Amino acid sequence: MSNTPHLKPLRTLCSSCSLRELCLPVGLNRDEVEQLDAVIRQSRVVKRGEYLYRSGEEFKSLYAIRTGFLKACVSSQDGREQVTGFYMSGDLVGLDGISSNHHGCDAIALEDSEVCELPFARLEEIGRVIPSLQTHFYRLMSREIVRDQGVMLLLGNMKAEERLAAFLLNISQRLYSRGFAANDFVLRMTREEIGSYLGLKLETVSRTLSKFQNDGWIEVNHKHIKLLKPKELKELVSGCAHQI
Amino acid sequence: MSNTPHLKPLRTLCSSCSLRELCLPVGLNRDEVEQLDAVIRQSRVVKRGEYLYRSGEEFKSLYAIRTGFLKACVSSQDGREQVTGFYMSGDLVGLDGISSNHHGCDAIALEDSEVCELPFARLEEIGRVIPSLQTHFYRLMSREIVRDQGVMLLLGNMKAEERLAAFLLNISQRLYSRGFAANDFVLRMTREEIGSYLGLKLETVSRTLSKFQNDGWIEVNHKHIKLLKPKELKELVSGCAHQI
DNA sequence: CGGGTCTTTGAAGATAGTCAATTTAGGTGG
DNA sequence: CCACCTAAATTGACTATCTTCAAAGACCCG
Repeated sequence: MSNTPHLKPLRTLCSSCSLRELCLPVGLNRDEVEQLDAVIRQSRVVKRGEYLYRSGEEFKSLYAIRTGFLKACVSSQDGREQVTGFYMSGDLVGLDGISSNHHGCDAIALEDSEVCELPFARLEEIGRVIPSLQTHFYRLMSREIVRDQGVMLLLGNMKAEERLAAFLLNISQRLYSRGFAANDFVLRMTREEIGSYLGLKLETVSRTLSKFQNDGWIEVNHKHIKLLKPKELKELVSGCAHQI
Repeated sequence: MSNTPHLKPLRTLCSSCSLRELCLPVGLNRDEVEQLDAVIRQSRVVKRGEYLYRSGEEFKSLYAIRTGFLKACVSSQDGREQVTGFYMSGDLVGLDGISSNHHGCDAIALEDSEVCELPFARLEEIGRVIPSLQTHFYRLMSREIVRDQGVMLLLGNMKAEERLAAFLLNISQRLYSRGFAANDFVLRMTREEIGSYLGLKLETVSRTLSKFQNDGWIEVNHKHIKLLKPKELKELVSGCAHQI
């Protein structure tokens, strides 16, 4: 789509990235961000449907998402698939690969995406030199653990309607914090992928969305969702200690 | 129970700890373990039913479990409780607190336990000095993420029997790797706590255990469990990519 | 514009949850 | 050390929720 030809592949820099306040550079000063710039190997484009990495592949790098939307999923031998997360700009993916030096899940683009490759070994090195980066990185890993615990609460305790309400609010809040409209957005994933993430069948997801629409809480136009009564959705999930 | 009076509280050292090969010191040389020893503030006893920490409390330390058994759980405002994990000797708890400087869940002893307190700030410091400790620590955090993903797969995709089989095998394997019998053990948690962890009601847990017993796969005597046909249990959960 | 994917909706069926009654175990205190 | 008492576990009957199976309709990309 771009009309701007360029001779070299575009070099992406944290220091000039609009995601500075969301992504890894949070809390770093100018010098530190420049050191971080030196770590980024390159930015990489992943087309819709393509794998960023596959389960079992050797783990070398984390990826910071610049633009686009990805899902992570673990697949079982007999074909069952569990979506473990959806990731958007500013999110960091691949943290599960550190433990065994092999990726533990697949990462698949749900729309054309661009990611920054961060070789983990280099990240470790500069973490030792920039304590604030290291601290921030520990926090990011811990945040992933907290997020997963929230999903466990959702999967273990909540009914279909509560799960879907929590899901919609979570997407809404994340888009909002990235400067998009909170109550009017387009889902990038299928009903089946939502269902997999929420531990529901796609028919249940569809039915529940229809019910919310009939109640006047949301407006559904295929993947285009409008939250008409976010407050009611929040009340539905309230009682759950953590949002996902 | 101890007949050995001592004037000072017992100082516990990694270098003389029988859990060296399971716990944080994995892969460290003698010098490095001694540096780690200097970090441990003290060992602390948590009686059955007591809290090691509570959700919302300020996060200062991680805890390595020396002896005993704990559960971690997130509680919701309306009283719903989700057990997010069971922890035994050599396990590290509290990782979820790093992200916000506040503990995100409760940690409660299911039997009298002894833990080593590891002030996180000091752990960060020596991580910068001992790269292998830092790498190992990243791995531990990542392992927690992988574990949580396994639980998500379990909660999202598996039926009651599969969940319980996976649970029994997980406990079995973890006890085995600590030198205990794999097929003959005592559960430290109630049916309700198992159910909370697995996203099932306690009655379902009880019924499913009874069914396994009727099938001759296990022998149940209250909390005492014998696995008679672990192979059949494994076949039941096979197809799931990751054990929890 | 057309084929395949995605979605919606209905009806029937299965799994797990709820409610309830009984039994058992294990800790506490005398 | 024993007896009591409370908490935990088992089991049954019924119900709710979600899944499964099925068919039809809508969209979107090439």
